[in-house]
Amino acid sequence: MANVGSDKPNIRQVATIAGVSHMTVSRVLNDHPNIKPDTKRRVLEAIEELDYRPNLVARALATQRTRRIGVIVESAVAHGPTSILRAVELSARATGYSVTPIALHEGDALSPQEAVDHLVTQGVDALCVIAPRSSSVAALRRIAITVPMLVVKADADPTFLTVSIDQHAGTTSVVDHLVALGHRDILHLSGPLDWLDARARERAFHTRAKSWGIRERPIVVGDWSADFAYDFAKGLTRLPDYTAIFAANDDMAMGLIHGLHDRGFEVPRDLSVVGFDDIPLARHFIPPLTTVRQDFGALGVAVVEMLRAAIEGRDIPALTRIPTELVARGSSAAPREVR
Amino acid sequence: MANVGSDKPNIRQVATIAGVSHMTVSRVLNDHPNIKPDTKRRVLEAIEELDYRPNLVARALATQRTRRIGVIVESAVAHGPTSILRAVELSARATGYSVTPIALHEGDALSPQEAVDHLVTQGVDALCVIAPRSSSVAALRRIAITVPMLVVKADADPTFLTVSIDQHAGTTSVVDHLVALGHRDILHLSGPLDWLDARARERAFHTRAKSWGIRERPIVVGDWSADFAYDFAKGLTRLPDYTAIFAANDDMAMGLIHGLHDRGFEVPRDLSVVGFDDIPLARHFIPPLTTVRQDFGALGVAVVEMLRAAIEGRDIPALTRIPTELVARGSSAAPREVR
DNA sequence: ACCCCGGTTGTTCTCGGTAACATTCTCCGA
DNA sequence: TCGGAGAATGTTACCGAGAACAACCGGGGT
Repeated sequence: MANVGSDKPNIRQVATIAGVSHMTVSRVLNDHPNIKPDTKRRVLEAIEELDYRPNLVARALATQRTRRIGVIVESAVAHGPTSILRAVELSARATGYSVTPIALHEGDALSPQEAVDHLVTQGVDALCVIAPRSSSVAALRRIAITVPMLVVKADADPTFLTVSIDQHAGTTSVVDHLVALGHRDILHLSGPLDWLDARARERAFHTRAKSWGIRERPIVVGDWSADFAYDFAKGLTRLPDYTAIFAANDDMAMGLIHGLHDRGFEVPRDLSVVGFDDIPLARHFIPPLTTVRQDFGALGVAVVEMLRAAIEGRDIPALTRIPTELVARGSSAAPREVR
Repeated sequence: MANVGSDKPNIRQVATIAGVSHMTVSRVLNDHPNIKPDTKRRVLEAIEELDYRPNLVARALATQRTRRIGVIVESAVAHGPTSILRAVELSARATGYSVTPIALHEGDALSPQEAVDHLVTQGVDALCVIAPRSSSVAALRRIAITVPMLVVKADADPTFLTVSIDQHAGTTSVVDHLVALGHRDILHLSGPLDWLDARARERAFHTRAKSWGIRERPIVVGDWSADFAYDFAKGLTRLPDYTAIFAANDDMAMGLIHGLHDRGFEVPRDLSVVGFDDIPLARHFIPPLTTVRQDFGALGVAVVEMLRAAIEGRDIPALTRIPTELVARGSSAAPREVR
């Protein structure tokens, strides 16, 4: 613990103090077998004495591994992507990896190609893409990439590793919930269909609605924003035929509730509203929002596990599908006809 | 653009193709003066031909500079810290830096000391701490650190570089707004006073309230969460003497509105509520929330600028104070006595 | 013609680790 | 007692860049 004033110690200084060669120190650091316990002890003492930390940059140069994962986040403002990024960071750190995020801002000049280039130039060992648009995925598909790439998306993909939130199950649970309450005519307010998550929720919605035999009704395509949903709800000329709206995220659900309120309709008396995400504020909407909770922590773990397997050449675990959970709150109730 | 099948090219391969030494290539890469235009052209052509990218890890080892900034984020769930992180990442990237974030989860075993250790071991050139608690700052103050460290906090600090959101001006504008509406008795629902931002807002609130000569009233200390504010509001036994509540963030403001609603009080008729942050959903609270907007983009730019100056040994710009803007919406109105 | 000087380019070393191969011990069986 | 296998450790090369210094080049002054 001394080493005041001197520069950062390196492996050879440690070796000198321990009276061994620097390779022996390296072996101790990397837990190689066949080190005499006594030698190992002396090395560890020298490390302690100098408060030595291995230089990860030098190690990265020698091993050609940075132990860093590049994460491309689209729409870094949204709750989901942000939570996923944090979960990935946490889980990466727990296994000795670190994370370099890069945000693809909407309307920004940065293309997926450039983002990948940037991160590969940084030397990341693997890439993780969160919440992408299908156009981005198409662009990524065309890039000849030298590192493992994982996309967090609903469906498996032959080109990439994938981990997915079970959008299908989540959406199904929403439809089932509404049908159980007595709804037979439901509007889906989707996200932009260019987004894979929006598309997955929309497809699952149709599938489940059809299997219940309820009215086929065109969806409304939103842009994830509360503003859009507000304008839509505010613009309703009369109480619609449908009795419930399933919004593809909580922001839009919030905008709906607000717009319906301003239009003079009350949720859930006149219309039920359900969201997707379970943002922390969902409980405190007026009324509290029925929504779907996703286990981002589990997702982060799965992402890192799969990427590590790919990086380290181990067997790659099968596609992981993260479960969801319906959280029923006050914004959904029996439809007006039924009561 | 050939180079199919071969490994990543290095600087010497470029040199060979260009018919020069690797140092000449290095000089071209780093824009050294005194390179013959013709030589430079040949080198650039070779770079193009091989699609060569410098290996940043090797460069970092040679220069002892990683061009990476470590960012420690407390409370990575909140809107503010998340936005700041993204702004810092964006601004860093624009100047050739990248970012390694690390989240200090509440109740997590990770101490500020360990976070710093982790990042320093990663080899970052500088550290940025976002939204810290005073206990964390105290801990950081005790750490002998070898890289520049910047803390995003309200007040200048002799130990660290600082960039700050002008909490004082923001809070003042809230008080002025409420006073202008006619309020003379305002409750402040603060964040945990261990948090510097909470403390700054609380102090500014008291100062401004006193300068207006309005009633001195004990504040209520919350925990940033909507849940806490909800419980507080729900637990009111009668309409209180104060006519407005200034919540230290939008989440708590939302919880207040919800709790007051469930308690049978209406905002802003019975009570005005003002928040702080201007989260995207603030517009869509019922009623829409009066709050304070902060320019996170400018903050990110200032952070990176200051850290680069410190890293590269340039003059360090003076303390930057990022302005705020009051956004008046429906949750604040004239008090009941006045109308 | 010689020297000097600055512009230009090359050689060698270094950064701090790991990989590959070499060497020295040690213990055991022939 | 010696050989040999495997354990333990050392030596050297290498990862891919930049820094420091050396060398070469051509033109102007004397």
